[in-house]
Formats: sequence, structure tokens, C-alpha cells
Amino acid sequence: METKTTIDRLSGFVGKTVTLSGWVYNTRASGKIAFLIVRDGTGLCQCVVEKSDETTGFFDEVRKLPQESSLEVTGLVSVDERAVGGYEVKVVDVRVVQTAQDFPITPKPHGIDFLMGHRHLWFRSQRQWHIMRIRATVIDEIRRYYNDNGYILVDTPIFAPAAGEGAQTLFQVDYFGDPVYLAQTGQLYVEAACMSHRKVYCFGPTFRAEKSKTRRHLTEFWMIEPEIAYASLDDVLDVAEDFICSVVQRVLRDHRDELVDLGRDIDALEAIKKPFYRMTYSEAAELLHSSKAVELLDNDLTQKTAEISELGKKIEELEAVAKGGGKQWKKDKAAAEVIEARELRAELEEQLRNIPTHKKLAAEFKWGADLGGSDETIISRLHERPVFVTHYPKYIKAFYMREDRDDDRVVENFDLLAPEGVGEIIGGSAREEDYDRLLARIQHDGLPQADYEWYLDLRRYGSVPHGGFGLGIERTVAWICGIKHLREAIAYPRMRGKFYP
RNA sequence: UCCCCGAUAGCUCAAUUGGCAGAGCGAGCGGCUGUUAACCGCUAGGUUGUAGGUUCGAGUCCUACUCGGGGAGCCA
Repeated sequence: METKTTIDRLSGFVGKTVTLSGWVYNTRASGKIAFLIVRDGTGLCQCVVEKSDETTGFFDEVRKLPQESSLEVTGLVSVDERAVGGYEVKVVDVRVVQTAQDFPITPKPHGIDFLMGHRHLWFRSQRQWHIMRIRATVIDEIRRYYNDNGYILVDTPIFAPAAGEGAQTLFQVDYFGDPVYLAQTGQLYVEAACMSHRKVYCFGPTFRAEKSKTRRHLTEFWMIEPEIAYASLDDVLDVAEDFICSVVQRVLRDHRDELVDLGRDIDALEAIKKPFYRMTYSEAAELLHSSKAVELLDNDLTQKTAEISELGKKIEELEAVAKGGGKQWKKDKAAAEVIEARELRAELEEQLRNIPTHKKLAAEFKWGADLGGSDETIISRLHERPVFVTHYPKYIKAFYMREDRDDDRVVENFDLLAPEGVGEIIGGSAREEDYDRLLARIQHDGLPQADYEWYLDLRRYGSVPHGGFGLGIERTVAWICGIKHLREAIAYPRMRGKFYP
């Protein structure tokens, strides 16, 4: 009697016969024995077909089965340390559902352009599969955290009437003849909602027409934005800190093995504990001017120079292997390693070229300017836990941020910089609750007051101190997984010049 | 918008000083009873991104363009 099950449940079926349904991940076959690595969406399992009286009917069909063909296999489950996942199925029957033809993504290296063009197939690969599962857990933990802590979900509109902030990064859409914009944030709308429910959050896609192509930007990304009535800046920081710890702990609990597979430094994640560092923008500026910043970059300079020369030696050695005598596969492996080492070297050389610029930018940083990407990197790398940078100059920040009542040059806002040079993953603030101050900011920024009348209403009818923040999902997933580029942190990334598939 | 790098077989990459366009993977055929990106043998596979130019001769040199990668600036 056969039982249908999935690979993640095989431990309960050792010594029993089960049927798995999935896809061929890879095959290795000889004349009398074939190994099928089957994936079924829950994991990988090695299925072994030995040529015998019972299996001659399908043995030849199975051993030539192309990658990603879909099939059902029935067989006896056993524990086997040699097999991926630790369990093995000795096949007694196979039913091919569909024979795939020339699956483009082979188990060999591919270029990023090719992979991105085949994103719909690429995420069947193990690495992408791991990242997407971790993303799902991150989102699940986000919802759980807010739902369990008394927050009400409020969905904010995607079609937004007003430009609001950062008008140059808006996508305009034709709304029955009227121009509207794809939402860059749901924040103004959750501010209204928190006056109804006290603690609320929105979670959804946001759109920014960033002109640049960088590893840190997408044109479509997901954001969680909690908003709390009767909250001070410190209250909001406490929430952000507790929330981030909760997400990191959950991923560590549920995905430790996957993080290891992704090559993530687990100890660095374990170190994400309360309290995070808190410093003001002015203190951050001092840090950039300090000898610590100079030392960090000088160390980088010598270290990267050493790494580059070491890589150069390694490349020469590998090239000698690749071009010399010996087994073909050894030469191929060496050639592949040469390509990898060259890419790494090019990256390091680029970084090396940028160090003097970064040093100059940090040393000449002037109070009043926004922190640049390299400045954020320096600050985050000087700390092993996340860093809150608070109280930025008023006029480089958005109109709705609350003026510091003790120092009207700055606002009560914050950015959270993730460690290891990842940079900003959260931006938030206390919101200006005073009608006159808010109106003055709207006028100073030259925003159309009529578009914000509904927002000003919130300051006319029972205005209270309140605040919140936005966390970028992709940046968080990229940080936790230790991946360099946001494009791998979302199933279908949207970037400048990229919208297929 | 600026700087750097790249574009050669379906994929990843070679090609010496400007001198016959090649290998691995993948595909097809054959072999192999414990493989781990399996391995071994054979076969097929090319308008070298586009348009010009220099030259006896251009994948290689020059100009423009297109696309991609990395970085800067800009930016939630």
C-alpha cells in the first residue's frame, strides 16, 4: 500500500513505501544504476533506480530523463548519509508527468543577465528557493509581530493623488484622464488611521522611479509601516528595536540550515540583540570626522591591497593548472575558479579605487548635508549591532517630521543602519502634530496645500504626538540572508530597464 | 548624468604581436552497479551585438550606436 507524501516528511516513513511527486533536479546514471535528485517544493531527495527485473520497463526512460521533467516516483524510504537531505528512496515505479526539453538553467555557472531573463525558472534553484522561503518567514513574522501586539492592519491606496515627497521618483498613471501616482509610501494614510485605532500598520508594495541602477534600489518594493498614536520618538525607536530582534530571532529559529547553505555568518546574526546603538546625526558627523573612520578606511586600504595581490597569485597558479596537462575536469574547475577570482579581484579593485573618495567624503562631511551611502557604510561598520541615527537637519528631511522643540534646526527622525555595511533598512520619525508648524513646512517646501487639506485635518481634530517608520522588506531579507543585491530578495524584481518576466 | 569593464556556439568562457574561430557544459548516440556540478568515447552546433572605417588580411585596431555588469551622483 503506497502513501503519498512530501520530501519534508520522509523522516516519518523510513522502511515504508511512499510516492513522491516533483521535478527532476539532476540525474547521474550508469549502465545499471541511476540517481535521480528529485525536488518537490519541500526539499530535495535522492531516488535510486537499480536495473532489475521489476525496473527494466522504465529504467532506460528514467536514466535519460531531462532536468526539470515532472514525475511521480514510488519507492522504499531509507536513511542514507550519502544522499542529499539524509534520506533516499529506492524506486520501484516511476510515472513521468511531462518530459522537459532543454531546461536553460543547468547546474553550471550562468551570467546574471541570463538568469534575470529566466527569473521564472531561476527560482527553482536551491539558493533562490532558500531566499524565497526566508522572505516568506520574514513577512509572516512581521504580520505576527504587529497582530500579536495590538496593531490593526489598514490597507492604504496604491493610487495616490498627491506628489508629496520626492516628486522626481513618482510613477504617473492615467486615472480616467486625471494624473495620479503609484504610492511611494502609505504613511500619511496610516497616520490618519492611527487616530482611529491607536496602533496600526500597512504592508504592501511601493513604487519609486529611481533613475539609478544600484544593488540597493528597486522600482517596486514592499514596505511595512507601523504608526502609533501618543508615541514619542523614543517609543518608536523601542518598537523598531524589539521588532527587528523578533524577525531575526524567528529566521534563526526556522531557517538556520538554510542560512548556513547561503553562506551567512550566523554569529553576526546572533549578535543582533537589544539594545541597538543610538546616536544623533551630529554625533554621526563627528564620528565621520574622527580617527576611527580614518583608521577603518586605512585598514581597508592595506587589507584590500593585500587581498588583491594574493588573488593575483592565486589566479596565476590556477591559470597554470587550466592550461597545463592533467585531467580535463581539473582544468575546467581551475578555469571556472579563475573567472570567479577575476571577478572578485575586479570588485576589490573598484572598492580600492573608491576608498580615497569615501575618505574624503567622510573627512569633509559638513553638518547639514545628508549622509551618503559610503558614510552610512562607515557608521554601520564601526558597530556590530544596528545603529539608530536620529535628529537630522530639518531641511533635508520630509515636511511631516516633528521639529525638535529644543533645537529647531533638527527633526525627530531616525534611520536604522544594519551592521556589516548593509546600510539603511528603516526610516522613521515622530510626526509634526502642531498645525501651524506643519503648515509652515508645507509652505516652505512649496507643496500644494489643497492636496494636503485632509492631512491637515488630522491636526485640527484632536491632534496628538504620534510616530512610526517604514521597513523595506527586500533590504531586510538581503541583510538577513547576506546577499549583495536586492534583485535576489524578491521573486520578480523590477528595476530600471527591467520588467521581464 | 558621469566613470570603469564587457558583448564570440543554447550556456560559461578561450583565441599569443592583426594571420586557419576553440574548449567545457547542455543537446544527440554509445559505455559504465553508489553517483554527489559523476565519469569516459563519438556527433552536431558560428553572419564573433549593430553600422561604418584602417589593413593584403580584423574576434583582435579606430569611430559611433545598442544592450548588459560594476561604481559614483541622485534618492526612501
